[in-house]
Amino acid sequence: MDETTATILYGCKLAKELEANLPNWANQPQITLNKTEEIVAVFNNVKERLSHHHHQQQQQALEFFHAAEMLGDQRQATAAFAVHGLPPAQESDQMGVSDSTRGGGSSSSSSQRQRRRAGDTDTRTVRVAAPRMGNLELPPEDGYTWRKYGQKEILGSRFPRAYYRCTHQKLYNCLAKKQVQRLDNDPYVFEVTYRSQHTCYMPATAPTVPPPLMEKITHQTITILPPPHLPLRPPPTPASLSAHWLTMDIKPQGDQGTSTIPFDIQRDFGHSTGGSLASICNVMSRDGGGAGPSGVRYGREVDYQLQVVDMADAMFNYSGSCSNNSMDIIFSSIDDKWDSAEKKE
DNA sequence: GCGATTTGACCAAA
DNA sequence: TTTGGTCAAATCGC
Repeated sequence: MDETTATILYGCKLAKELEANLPNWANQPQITLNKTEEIVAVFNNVKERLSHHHHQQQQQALEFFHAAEMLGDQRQATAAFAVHGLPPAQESDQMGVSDSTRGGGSSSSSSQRQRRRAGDTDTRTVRVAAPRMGNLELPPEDGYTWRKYGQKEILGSRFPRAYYRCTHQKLYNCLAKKQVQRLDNDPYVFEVTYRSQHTCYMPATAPTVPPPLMEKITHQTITILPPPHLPLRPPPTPASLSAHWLTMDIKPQGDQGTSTIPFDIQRDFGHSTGGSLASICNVMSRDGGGAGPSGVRYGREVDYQLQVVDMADAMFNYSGSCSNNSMDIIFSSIDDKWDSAEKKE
């Protein structure tokens, strides 16, 4: 992949060169055309390399899943998807259902069987990707208001499990509860187990949009993961795409302080390669951006509309991806660049 | 002052 | 007996 990175940087160099010489080549369209074609060829090459690498990682995840499955380790098998991602068809077929009422196939990340209190009948488990920026300790938002009533270290888990009940438990006798736990092998993923239905869904207290889609799903485990290097940014406007993208300098990792490459890969490529609106909305809401109806959760404003879009988009639009590839190295540095650029605005 | 969070203690399922 | 789930007093923050 170092070679891929080098190719990207070379493409950036060519682009910078083109930009610098645009005034000189204004009357020489043939030269401009040649240079443009060269740049396109370089990035097409990068695209092919990356899609090949992506395919390899998906194969690895599939093989890992089968190996774990043969050993009877459902948790490890499931983790394979959290770490590597899989095509949606395989994902839904092979790990979409985790019936918590069976007991043995616990959705818990703990190796212990999940205990259930008497009367626990309606449980749903959802995996939700945490934002890769900001406070990781915050549980994923789902449009309801929850009150934390406990937290416990779970045997075999690196992270404690948090217990929440509906804020309106007393007022409306709402018995809804949820447990939130980060996965051992992927701290960026929360496993959220919901118990009982909300009975507090009334105009006075309810979110301004219907309950999240997951409320309709019972006894199932759903994995909601964003592409690992997706653009955690608002989608670029046509204007922003056409203007200044060449002049934004980035510093390739491992080569700090030397040459700067004038290219915003994430903004111009990331969103067009399967970027998820979900994560965009996720960040927008956490950053306080975006508009629309809001509610209050733990004293903070929550944009329910974005939350629902978030969930729906993650469930139905995301086509699976890989993680931990070397593109992260590239994008992480660009993330910083983008952040600082946004702050200046 | 009120509501939310934290955390040690207790209950109960496996 | 172990350990997940819940309670409730103390604490915190608005």
